[in-house]
Amino acid sequence: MEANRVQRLPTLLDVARESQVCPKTVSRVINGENNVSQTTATRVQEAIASLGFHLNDNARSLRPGQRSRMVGLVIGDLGNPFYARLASGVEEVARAHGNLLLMSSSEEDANRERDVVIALCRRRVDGMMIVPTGDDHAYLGTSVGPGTPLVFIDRPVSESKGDVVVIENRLGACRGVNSLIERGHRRIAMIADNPLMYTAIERTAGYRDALTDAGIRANEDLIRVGAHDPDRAEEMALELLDRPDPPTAFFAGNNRICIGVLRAVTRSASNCEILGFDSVELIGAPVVRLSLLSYDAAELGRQAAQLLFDRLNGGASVGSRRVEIEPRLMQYA
Amino acid sequence: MEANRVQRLPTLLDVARESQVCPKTVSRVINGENNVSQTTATRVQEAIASLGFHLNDNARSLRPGQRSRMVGLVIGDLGNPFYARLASGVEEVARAHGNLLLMSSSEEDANRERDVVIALCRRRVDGMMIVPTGDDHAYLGTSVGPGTPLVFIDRPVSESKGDVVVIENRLGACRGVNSLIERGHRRIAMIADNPLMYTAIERTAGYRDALTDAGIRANEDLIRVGAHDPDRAEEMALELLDRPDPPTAFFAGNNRICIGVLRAVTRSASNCEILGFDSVELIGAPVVRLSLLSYDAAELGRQAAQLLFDRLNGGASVGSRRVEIEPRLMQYA
DNA sequence: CTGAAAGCGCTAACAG
DNA sequence: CTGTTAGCGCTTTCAG
Repeated sequence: MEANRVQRLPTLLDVARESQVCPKTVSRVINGENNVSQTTATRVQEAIASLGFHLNDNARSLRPGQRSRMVGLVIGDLGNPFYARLASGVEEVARAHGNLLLMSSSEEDANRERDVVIALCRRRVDGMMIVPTGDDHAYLGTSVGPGTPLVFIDRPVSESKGDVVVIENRLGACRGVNSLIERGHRRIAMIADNPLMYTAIERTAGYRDALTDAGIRANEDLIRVGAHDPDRAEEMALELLDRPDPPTAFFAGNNRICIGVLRAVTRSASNCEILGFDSVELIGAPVVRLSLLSYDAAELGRQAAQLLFDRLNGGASVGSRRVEIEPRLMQYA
Repeated sequence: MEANRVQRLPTLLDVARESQVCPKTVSRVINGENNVSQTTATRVQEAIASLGFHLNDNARSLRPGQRSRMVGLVIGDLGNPFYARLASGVEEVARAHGNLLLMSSSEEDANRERDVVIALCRRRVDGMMIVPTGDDHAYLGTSVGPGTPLVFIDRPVSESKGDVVVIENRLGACRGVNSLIERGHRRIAMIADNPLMYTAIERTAGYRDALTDAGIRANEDLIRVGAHDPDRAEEMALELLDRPDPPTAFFAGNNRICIGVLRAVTRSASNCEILGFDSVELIGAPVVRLSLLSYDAAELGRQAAQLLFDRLNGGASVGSRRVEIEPRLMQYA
């Protein structure tokens, strides 16, 4: 008569039958409501244990007003250490709040991002953290429910309301380049990523700020954009080093670019100084003069998750908040 | 009269009302069943768009026989590059199968692992991949439903049935140590992690195999266990180097240990050769003679997810399967 | 302190 | 091709 019990997981009703009480009483015991007598509570607990019962959280969160206790995270790609550390920070805070993390990668593809966001909506996550890709985020307005808080990480999104956690790119870059200038550099090259990327734009602006502050006119020939990967960055750096009056220092716009520039400077046996912008700490001393605008990607994640849970637990009344994380300038050689 | 529509997300019933059809027809349209006329389908689509409706997957998966299209992953800690790469491989395959990844870290704590596994069960994940911690996994038998496939990664679990993906630790270690022997080494030290860890046990066994095969008697003084972190590994290596007859080569049992040994050998200006066991590829040439038993942690993740989806999609009839990933021996200097 | 009944959003089974 | 009915597992009224 119970032939299919093997496949079907025990339900709250099964527990109720087993312990001779009504379903609601079982529910009360599970949720620690105190209006249950000690004797019945014990009996229910025993039934739960003997049946190996676990509440079905999907069913529970069907009721209006119930949270799913899942938060969503959309990043570029877990294989990239930057995103991995970011996710690690998010996960740490989510865990501390008793939430599970529902995650997927956008692969830096705007369409994939949209699909993933919708999949998360369908799962009714309580909130979402997104490292946005592409420039059109209007879909968020129509796709994401108004009660679902959003936090954007590393890049702000203008079309949609949500909190934002970013690096202090412009000021950081300015300080770093300024320190190069203070050490006597005048011909400072900059190699940046995709010119449409928020971080690239801001860091380039900071570079220009520093030059302007020092009364140096920016030499457009020394600014190269579109370095997607280390190889391209290396080429660009070598090209600049081959010119009649090469730069005496490089500002590398991100970690991949920094690797390419390091290779170029090493290979050409130039004694150029390098300034990088990076989320990781190097191991050991490099062979060339190197300083780094260094920040912790995990901290980006932690702050983002913190903003999210603030909103979930506290008041949703406050307007959009923005956290900026200041990179530290570290001298390596 | 619709004052609370702002907060409540539109439901399938709302769409049905809006488009003047019955709920089931909306369901048909959404799920791409073909027995709907073009005209009604269009009308429904429009209603869906205008209401900004998204299916509630939690409600959907309540029906028996429906999967949740979520798979669970329990790892040690996303901040560790090994686990991050592993997770990246899992996520890649999960995504290809249209599944979301529900993830949490155990922090290598057996109690936390148990809590996380139960949380995933409550979410009714279709299957789970676990990097197991601790030695008692009996709880899996009673906590996880019989229909939920399990895959264990990096370390097998005897108490519970499930597929397994591991590195070919023993044979790999044997080959690596053998290559040291072929290059003339006789006094080869081994520094290993926690002596209860599966990988440490296997790799140490492989080390002994190689010595035995070559007719060398293992010198127990040259075997050190319990190196949890680079610092401890460095200490142990320095201690060995300070002895009257120091080793001529080190076998470092994992990546953290390898870092410590590298530091020790570099600091003591010894010309010891090092063999490491590692999941990452080094950048640039190291200063000491180094070879690596190298493997891709992402591949562990991919294989694990593949085994899981095989079971979810195909037959569950086959017995436990075991995949072993062979490390490649790479010579660096 | 405990129970009964209704319903959350969706889909399977069965009509029409 | 479309609609009706019932029920997935849980919790929230509201009664006892």
